Amino acid sequence: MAERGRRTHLTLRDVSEAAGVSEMTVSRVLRQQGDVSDKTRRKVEAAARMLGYVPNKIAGALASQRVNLVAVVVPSLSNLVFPEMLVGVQEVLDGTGLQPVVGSTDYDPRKEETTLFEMLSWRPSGVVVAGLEHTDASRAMLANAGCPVVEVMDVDGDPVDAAVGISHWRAGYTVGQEVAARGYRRVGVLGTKVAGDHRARKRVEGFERALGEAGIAIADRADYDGGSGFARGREMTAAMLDRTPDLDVLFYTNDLTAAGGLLLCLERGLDVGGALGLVGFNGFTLLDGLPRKLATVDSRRRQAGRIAARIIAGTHEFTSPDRRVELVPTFLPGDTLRDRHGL
Amino acid sequence: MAERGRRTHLTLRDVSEAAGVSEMTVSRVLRQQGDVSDKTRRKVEAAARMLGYVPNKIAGALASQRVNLVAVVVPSLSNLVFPEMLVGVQEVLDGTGLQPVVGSTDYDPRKEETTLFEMLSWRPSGVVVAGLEHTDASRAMLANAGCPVVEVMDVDGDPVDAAVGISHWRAGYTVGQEVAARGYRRVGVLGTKVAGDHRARKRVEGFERALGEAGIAIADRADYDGGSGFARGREMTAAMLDRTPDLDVLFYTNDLTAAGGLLLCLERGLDVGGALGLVGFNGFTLLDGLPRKLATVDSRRRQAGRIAARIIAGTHEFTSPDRRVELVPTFLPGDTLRDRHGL
DNA sequence: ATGAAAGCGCTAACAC
DNA sequence: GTGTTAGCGCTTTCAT
Repeated sequence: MAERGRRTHLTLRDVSEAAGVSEMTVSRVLRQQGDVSDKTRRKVEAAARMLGYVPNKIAGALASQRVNLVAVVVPSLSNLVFPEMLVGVQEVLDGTGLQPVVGSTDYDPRKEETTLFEMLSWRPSGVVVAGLEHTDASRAMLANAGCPVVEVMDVDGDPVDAAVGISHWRAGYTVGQEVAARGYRRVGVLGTKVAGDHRARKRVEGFERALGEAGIAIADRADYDGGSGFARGREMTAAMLDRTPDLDVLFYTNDLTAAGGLLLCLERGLDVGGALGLVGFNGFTLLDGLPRKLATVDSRRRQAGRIAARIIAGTHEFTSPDRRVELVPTFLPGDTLRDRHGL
Repeated sequence: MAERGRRTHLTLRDVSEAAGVSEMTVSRVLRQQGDVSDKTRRKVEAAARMLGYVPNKIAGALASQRVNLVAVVVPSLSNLVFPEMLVGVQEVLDGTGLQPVVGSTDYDPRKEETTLFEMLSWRPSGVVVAGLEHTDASRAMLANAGCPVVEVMDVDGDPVDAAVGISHWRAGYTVGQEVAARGYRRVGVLGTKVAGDHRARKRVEGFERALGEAGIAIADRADYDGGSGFARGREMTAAMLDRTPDLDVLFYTNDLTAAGGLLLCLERGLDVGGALGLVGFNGFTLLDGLPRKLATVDSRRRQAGRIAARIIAGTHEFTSPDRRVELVPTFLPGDTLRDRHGL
């Protein structure tokens, strides 16, 4: 076991004394900036390595007014979509010297406010925050953050600075159109109760609208709270089918519950992909390999993370003037929906 | 869109002038520390809120030599187990004023070294790092970190400071014993190629040992690289069963591939849980609701995250003197293994 | 190519 | 209960 806190950290001064040059020269060598003779450079590098010197970024950041941290604020880490977005952020940031700092808010706007305040007090080089719905105080903080702010995974709303992601409303609308075009008429929706999950809400709204335009109303609806998994999808599907047996299509706001529903329906011997249609949402590749390929929509969260990171790194070229990047949420028909009429 | 970087950040001085008191008094109010009269406090709070002042933690940290950051270094964010561990960390840290900073290493020891160096230069209040295998340089840095260092999700090895997690070797050993005790004799192993995944390697080693003690050798083995999902489990299982048709049990180092295998075997009409046994690893609750309850081992990653966070927050009481917390990896027999003989 | 001095924005320590 | 002073460990700027 290490003797923690045994001695104080080394400073530039220690390296400077060991190498016999000024602190300033050491600083230049370590940041590889400014002209230093090869001989001096080697001396300093040797001394730093030998002592095991680790620079103090706190002091460096204060002096240089530059911080290589990027704040990333998400509602949850348990919901797979957010780690996946994070993967995209990290991928891009990796080459840039920028570091993500992650905070999660449990879908609570007040907690988001606290988290943002906390993170902004580190004067990060950028902020990535999920969604466009924030308290007024949060919006004010973001507007004055003094760095790029990217709201990700949604573009339905009014961004503080930049926004990257799909339109969940339009994605839901597309699903609704597909469902209607395939001749389904008795529609069940399985969604979430979580008040802060605006994206799931928007998907359902778009979905309902498209159905409405085709003269179809939602026949049954159920909402769960807590985490989503196969078991939850099973329960809810069983309950809904028992309650409203004549449903001919089910729309789940999440692939995991959809997968649970799929398994249940297959066990019950239902004609999934024929008489009964199932659609999920998100496009989790880890589910490739279910007994049926689930119809779903790729929500492009990893790509959203990537672009957000590029915006912050300053390597993204906007094509529109309004700093908004709308990604296209590919509809993946799979084989849990029947064919479109006339196709 | 915000005009970013429009004006410079506010400082304590701005608040101090607006409130008509010294910077020091403002500082005391904002940190709720030291005695300040109610009248002054209110004046300062009003001024700070009105101006939208966000303290500069960089300066605060430098002056106070206290940093509320906790470095968390994991091999990957795509593999579900790490976000789950992170959830545990975040849960506990949330109450403490400490913030996790996450870095991922792609299972690459060199990248881990860089990431650690980067993070330690922020002088964090603690370090959580997955696993016990590091380069010498990494170990040296960790030993001199000057803060608690917790190696998580494994205890098979020699920790730098503290360690929390299950023994993957023993977990694998338990699985081996269970498999042998249930009369299986022709054993297939489906694992990973990833060189840096020491935990998966140790599970298989323990498993082999237990089998060896029962006079059983591994009959077939396959390793995949890249991400694990259902599809991968299907492919590998199909290939293995075709190659070695007389296998009577399959051990997967990951639940997701196991689930894929399970689905394939059921489709092939194999007697899963009877003539053919299947065991996964990790205990992903999101998979509850598969057609069969998968035999698996709960690897307690969330709990590991929680305890790691408590160690760093200083709220964990060690029961042993060696700062090692070994969690018990519950074996969950599910119903994809037949009963133990004599039970 | 190298060094000296000043100061980043805050807090510790001490006065009053 | 409030103010003053010094300085955290670096980098900026300017000198040489």
